[in-house]
Amino acid sequence: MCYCHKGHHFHHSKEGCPGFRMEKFIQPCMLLLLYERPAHGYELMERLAQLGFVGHIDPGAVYRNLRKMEEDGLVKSEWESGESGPAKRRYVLTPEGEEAIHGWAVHVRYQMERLKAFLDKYEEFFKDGGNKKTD
Amino acid sequence: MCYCHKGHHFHHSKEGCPGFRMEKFIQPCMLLLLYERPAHGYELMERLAQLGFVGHIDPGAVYRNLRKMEEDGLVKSEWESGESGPAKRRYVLTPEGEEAIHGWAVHVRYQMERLKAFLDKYEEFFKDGGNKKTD
DNA sequence: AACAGCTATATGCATAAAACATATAAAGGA
DNA sequence: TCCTTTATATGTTTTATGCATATAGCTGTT
Repeated sequence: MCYCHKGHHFHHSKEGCPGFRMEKFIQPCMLLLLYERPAHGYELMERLAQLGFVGHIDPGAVYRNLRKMEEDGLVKSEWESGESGPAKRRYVLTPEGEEAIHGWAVHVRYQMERLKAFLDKYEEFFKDGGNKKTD
Repeated sequence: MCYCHKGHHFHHSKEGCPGFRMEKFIQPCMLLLLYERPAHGYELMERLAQLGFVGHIDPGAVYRNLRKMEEDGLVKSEWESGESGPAKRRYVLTPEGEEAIHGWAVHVRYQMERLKAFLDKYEEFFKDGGNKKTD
């Protein structure tokens, strides 16, 4: 489902309907998942569903952001081969990465307050139990 | 203050430190302010402070987004001259614009849930009263 | 009159991010 | 062999953002 502001119902990532962009949000999410336990990109892609990345994960975004975060020293990786399936690049969090999570948490709380300020004002203007569908 | 994930303390919009980008969020915010009452860009720029746009509002973003929303039929404008000061372009919300607000509200609630999912997981891992500064 | 400062709108440009498509390749099963 | 799944990676195009700058009328001051 597309949760954009236009009230569409088609699958996300089709027909170009971005709300405000939060895809960089994938970074703190992956860091948190890596804090939980080391993983490779493909696995993260699946576990991101826990954090609301449902139905529209771009592998490009996952892998590119992992490489970017490795460049920034937030994660490090090594090839893991020999088992079943193709070789995987196993990522682990660095101490810098763990620090970054705390920084992101502050940032995320701040942004949440902004969203809340919007919704508070919205509900003040359109109060009908907080759901516009009462009529 | 910069609320980015890197823990900086300098003034925002300096040294390039974006968290995830939410500047398009200015659109629903301006629509809501215009629902409250018609206004021109400069006034909106000031009233945006109510919604957490503090200290770092780019006039370019304001005017560009207003024109964009007019293109999209969400607002309409007319020149208002004759009073004191230079001519102003007075924006009013259209019915489509009001509809868009409701769409945005749904979208914003959804994004808030995503942020909350992140923070819940974060606090589950780093529980110390919700504040990392207890040590 | 000259000038600075404020109000007000607008545009240009360089870079960053996002959307989307596609390439590569190993392994497993039919 | 061929298709599917797992797994990683890159390229291209469009859109968004950050930042600087242009324009212009009005106000108050000297």
